[in-house]
Amino acid sequence: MAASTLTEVARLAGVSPATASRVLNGSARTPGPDIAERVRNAAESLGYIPNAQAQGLAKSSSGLLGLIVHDIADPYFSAIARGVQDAAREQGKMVLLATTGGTPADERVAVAAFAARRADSIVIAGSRSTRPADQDGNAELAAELDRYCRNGGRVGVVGHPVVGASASEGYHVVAVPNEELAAELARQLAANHAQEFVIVAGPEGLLTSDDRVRGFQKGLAAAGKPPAEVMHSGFDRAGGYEAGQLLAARIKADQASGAASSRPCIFAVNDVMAIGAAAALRSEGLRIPRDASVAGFDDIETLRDFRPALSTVRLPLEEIGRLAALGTAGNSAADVSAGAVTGQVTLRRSTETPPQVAA
Amino acid sequence: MAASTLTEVARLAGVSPATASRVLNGSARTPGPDIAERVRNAAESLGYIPNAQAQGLAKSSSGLLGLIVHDIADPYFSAIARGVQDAAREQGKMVLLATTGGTPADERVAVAAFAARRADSIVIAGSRSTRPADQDGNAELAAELDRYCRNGGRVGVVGHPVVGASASEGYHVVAVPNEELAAELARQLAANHAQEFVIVAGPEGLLTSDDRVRGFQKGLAAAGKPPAEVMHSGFDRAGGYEAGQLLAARIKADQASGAASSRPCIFAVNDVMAIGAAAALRSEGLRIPRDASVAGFDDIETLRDFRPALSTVRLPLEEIGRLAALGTAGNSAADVSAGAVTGQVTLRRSTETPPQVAA
DNA sequence: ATAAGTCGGGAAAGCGCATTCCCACCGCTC
DNA sequence: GAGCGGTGGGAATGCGCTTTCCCGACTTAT
Repeated sequence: MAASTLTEVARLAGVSPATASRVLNGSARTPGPDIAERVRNAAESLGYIPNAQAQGLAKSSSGLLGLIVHDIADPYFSAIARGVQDAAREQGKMVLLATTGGTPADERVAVAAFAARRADSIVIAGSRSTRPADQDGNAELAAELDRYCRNGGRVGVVGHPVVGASASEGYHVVAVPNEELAAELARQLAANHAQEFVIVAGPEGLLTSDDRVRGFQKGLAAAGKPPAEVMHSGFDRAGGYEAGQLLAARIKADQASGAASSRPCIFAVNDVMAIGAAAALRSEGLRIPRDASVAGFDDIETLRDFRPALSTVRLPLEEIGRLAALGTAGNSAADVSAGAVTGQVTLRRSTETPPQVAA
Repeated sequence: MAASTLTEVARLAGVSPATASRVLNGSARTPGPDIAERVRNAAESLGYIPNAQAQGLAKSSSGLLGLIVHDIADPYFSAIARGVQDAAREQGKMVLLATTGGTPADERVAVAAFAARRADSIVIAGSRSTRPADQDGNAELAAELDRYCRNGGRVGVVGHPVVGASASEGYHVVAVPNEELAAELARQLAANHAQEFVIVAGPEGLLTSDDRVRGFQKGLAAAGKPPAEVMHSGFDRAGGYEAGQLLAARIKADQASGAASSRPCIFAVNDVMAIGAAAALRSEGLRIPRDASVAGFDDIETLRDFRPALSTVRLPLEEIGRLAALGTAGNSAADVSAGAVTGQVTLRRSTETPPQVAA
């Protein structure tokens, strides 16, 4: 028993399909009240559900919004996803989800799939990469997106424009002031930390990571500090843990030798990495903030109960998702500027300097 | 400039649309190699992307899988979503996401929307509710789902069957042994805890919460303990926090009066609530496990670095999502049994009994 | 009262594709 | 060499809906 069709409803109501269509969906023309009533009753009794595919085909617009994330289980992305979902609901759209693991090649595939489904717009979250290995992938992704835009699609990007994308019509990027905020974080940390700074970064070439590293170094410089050492690792908890282990060994060695520069201030470029690093230190018997300061970035909600409370930079993730989705709605140039987002350096216990340990 | 169509490709290749269709999508009939080559080249040069809507219309199957969750930003759901997404990808489907906040009425709307999009299958995650207020919503949801199934849709549910759904064809529920696991947790905790037990539960009528409460009480009984007091609250961190505040006040009063039953063992029916409760205790100056034991349920990944490490029941969330999605794939009755899932009681520091505090 | 102007409804033409049916042509057998 | 099944390609139909166009009936102005 297949779902009933508009035609069936029309027949039961004794009207033409055209009329039925007009009353069941908002058309410019509104049939008479009595007819409308009849049609609505017929639809009701048949349990009529319009076929969105057919509707989409007919008016070439699908009511779909494609969302591309690296990993939906990552709290960073799921927070953004919530914002996107919210905005989509407001626009009466449904969201199509694609997770790609962050490789441009997979992202290209996802874009193509969205294009095939005639998604009205696409939101891409997740860091862009400039790694040489991703170069071809980036080019193809950019080409795919450009084509999508040329065909009338609108795309919203979180963070950086897609590498190599020509700034064609329909592009909207929600700028995240990673660099500025990282600099500000560095400045505030520098005020209380005499010891060396270490940056636990993601893979080189990951734009978000690179920006935060650069900003942090600038902030350090502005505060008259020497640049921090940068350790590259995975952009996730495991990466942070790995770096943390290295650091733990070093700290313990320093402590054993009574060297001056123990108790480093560690800046991990995102909260999840920071947690990983902290876990590594702890598993080596070190304590935070006694033996090291740790700061992250993002202010992931689920991690706010972490102890010691993590110093970080609050980013309005959900809002960012909203803006990215909203930016693809209608309008145009004007809202590009409105797409700016602000964060907030948030110092907590993990970077407190114990008075008794002061230099 | 609209996207190019199959017809255009066919014309450029000098063949009929039928032939073009046959080569570009796997048809039973395969055109000659030379022709296929021509068509493929034409498609390539035109940047042809098949219109999935039209394809869906023509073969009435959309390649869509609808996923319904309460809140995608909740780590519990995002973990499940990852599993679903994975399974969907394997099946060559895309996932449509809907978040409903858990109200049956909204879920009904989501199901209808999925039905309109002719999603091949629907996965519903998130606890069912039997609250009186949701009765009507449940009935409507069940009706909507039944209709969807009758029209050939397949639905996978994690946890409990939808309240009131007739077990029609195409239903698949992934059973989660909440009760058994909660009982086991209670047994294990009872072995080390002489003091009173308190259950921080979700709203009454939330099946998942109710099951875990019931199981825990049974486990307690099996261990010869009196039943635990049950506090109802929100099923989220805020709910846990709220209950935690009440408990903190009580514990402090007990401690002040030197009463015997201080240091309760608190079982929160999910990890997020447990974290909330723990945060509340801590904000009142109480320490875990010194002043109280706390256990949760789910073993949320992001929370594993929480200190003190949270005793909980590990649930293979991602696997659950996979199974739910896979269950809607093809096959039928046989895999219903295969849909069983096992969890693992995991005791950690948060429920350790300090020797020196022993009764 | 008649002409011009609405308004409400229906017929029909797509939207882009899959697929059934049909036909021309091939090599084959007897 | 004529009849045969088989094969590869095209014409046409339909999926369910929107939308333009058209037409009859009604209203209003002269």
